[in-house]
Amino acid sequence: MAGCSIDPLAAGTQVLTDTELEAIAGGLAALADPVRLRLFDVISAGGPEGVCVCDLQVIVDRSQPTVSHHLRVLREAGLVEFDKRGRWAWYRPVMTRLAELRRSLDSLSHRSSPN
Amino acid sequence: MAGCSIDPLAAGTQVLTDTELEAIAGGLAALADPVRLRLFDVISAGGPEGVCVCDLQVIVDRSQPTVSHHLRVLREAGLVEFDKRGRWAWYRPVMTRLAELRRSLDSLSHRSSPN
DNA sequence: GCCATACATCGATGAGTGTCGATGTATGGG
DNA sequence: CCCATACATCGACACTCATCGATGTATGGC
Repeated sequence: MAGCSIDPLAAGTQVLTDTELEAIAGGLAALADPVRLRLFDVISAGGPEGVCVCDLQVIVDRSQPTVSHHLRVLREAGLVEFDKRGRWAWYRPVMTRLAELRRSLDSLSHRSSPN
Repeated sequence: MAGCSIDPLAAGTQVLTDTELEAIAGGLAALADPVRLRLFDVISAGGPEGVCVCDLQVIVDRSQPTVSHHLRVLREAGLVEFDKRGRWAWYRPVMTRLAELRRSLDSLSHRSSPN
């Protein structure tokens, strides 16, 4: 094994650390679900004021506990925040976190090797 | 329900279609795994020449069938290509596909609402 | 206080997935 | 030919996760 290539990672381009890698994968996993992606899509379209949870259930066509579950995942991934206004909960996007994930994908493409 | 907000999606910013959404989520899911992210990381660092599979097994510290499985997922997501050279298989990244995913994340942030 | 509403949490369940050993297929060396 | 090597595929298993009904918690109307 490994007798074929000249030298693994010989090009010297630095790969990501295991910790970075786990963080990125975790963030991507939060968006790698159609329902959550739709939720974030709608929430981010709502702008900084946010979106009321009561509107989300019908949009994604899932039960109320399921919607609540997905919102929790998005929260724990740092992609959304929320606060309670009266009886309702309003969710808003955390765009800096999304930008962070986008930069993570950039770090996979911006390599030193010119081609 | 839905009695709280003025009008769901009133802002008028177009949300993604279900089909787009499934495609994006599928692509993200392919990278939302530490092992696959590491594999793509190494493969993309290898440049257009690619990387020999024989070197990948030791890097991700998984069995040979497991590595093969993850490479298949990356392949079916369109993120890598491969060809056989003698007894060895060389994988190379499909950067256009990665850029496509990055643009998908952009479409979640570039909203019309100024703030 | 009582009840309806909005949302979160819990528990159960079925589907999906990461993992590996065993096996299959192709290539190359002797 | 025969056998070792490189990789893919298969089958099985454990574990995660998406989903929902039931229940808990807080708020507001009356």
